[in-house]
Amino acid sequence: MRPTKRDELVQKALQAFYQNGFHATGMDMLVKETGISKTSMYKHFRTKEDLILAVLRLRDEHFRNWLYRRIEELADTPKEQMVAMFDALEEWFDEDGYKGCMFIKASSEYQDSSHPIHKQSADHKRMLESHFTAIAKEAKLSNPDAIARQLLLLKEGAIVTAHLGHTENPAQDAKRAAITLIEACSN
Amino acid sequence: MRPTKRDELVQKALQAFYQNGFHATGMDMLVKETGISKTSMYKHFRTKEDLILAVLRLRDEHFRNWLYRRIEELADTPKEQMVAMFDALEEWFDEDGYKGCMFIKASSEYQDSSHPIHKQSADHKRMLESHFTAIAKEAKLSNPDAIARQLLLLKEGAIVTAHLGHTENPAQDAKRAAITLIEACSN
DNA sequence: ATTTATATTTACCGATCGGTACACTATATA
DNA sequence: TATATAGTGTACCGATCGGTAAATATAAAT
Repeated sequence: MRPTKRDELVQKALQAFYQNGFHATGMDMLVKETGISKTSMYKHFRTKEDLILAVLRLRDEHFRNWLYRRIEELADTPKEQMVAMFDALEEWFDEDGYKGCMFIKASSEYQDSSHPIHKQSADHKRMLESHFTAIAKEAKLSNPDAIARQLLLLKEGAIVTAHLGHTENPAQDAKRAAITLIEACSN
Repeated sequence: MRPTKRDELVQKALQAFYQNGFHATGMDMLVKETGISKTSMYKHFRTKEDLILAVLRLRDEHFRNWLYRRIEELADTPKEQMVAMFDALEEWFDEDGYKGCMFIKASSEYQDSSHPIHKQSADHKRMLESHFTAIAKEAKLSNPDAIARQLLLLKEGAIVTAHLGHTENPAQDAKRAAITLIEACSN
């Protein structure tokens, strides 16, 4: 299957939602920015919500692929890879147009935990957690679940702090904290 | 000056914005939920944005007052107080209707860093930072600025994680990490 | 008693919201 | 060549968006 207009729509909608927010981005704005007619959009997605869910699916795929690969490029051993996550994050924060985490944003606009958009955002975080728990196990750290959760707290904190922009280099702060935490459960 | 309708409006608007989000809460909904006429609202605030800024000012005052006081109630020494922050956070997360941090939400919906709402949200975080830096200095920790920033990363991470709801007890995870980090810069 | 500030109700504005109806066109495959 | 698939433009729907006009009521302060 070659790239369809549908894929193009989802990709461009991702940009628009990421830069402007979900409620603030209307379907008419999407028509303007994508050049795709509203009729076509509604042939592919029954509602705006369905489109957002597809956007989040794409974002999840792209982000996790990027992060997992980048970490492997930056470090060899599992223990070093957990630290390298924060170098990868710093690269992301430094990108033009960085506007925080799409899933945190989504859960900020669709707050009810029973809302499909909220649920799907939580799923994304869960997948990150299990991935880093696995790495922590490879690294033979004591209490791999706990250290993975702690590092991910630092990650989420760095993401929102980088977006708020009130400290200089949250990725490096998080990295130093991560090193201390990993040290503390290494034997 | 006694409590005016204006104060009542700001307080009820805070609830509505916190529970439903900023874009998702229209001025007409505010009329319904507060019983205050739209004309009165626009006598007090020129625009919705002005109202939001007033709401954020109130929220900043309430939240900081609550957190600072609660921490002092929970612990005596500066070092213990820094850890106690996470017990205070856990109480907050367990409240009915907990929906994350109002300022993270605000910056998620008004993403441009030059936007007044975004700026004011960053100011809130800055004030927290200087407060906890001062406590870290009192505690005679080496590198008090760094440890304060690290603990606040854990705090922000716990806040969004508690809202996403994908882990069991992020406040306790953050607390354990905080203890390790504080230990590491105590001599 | 009169002013002033604060509040009210009702109705309205143009713009935009998410979503649809309808008629039409290009393309690829069977 | 027939037929489905994917796409188009335009016009429209009722509802809601943020915000305003005008006329009026209330009550405390001068």
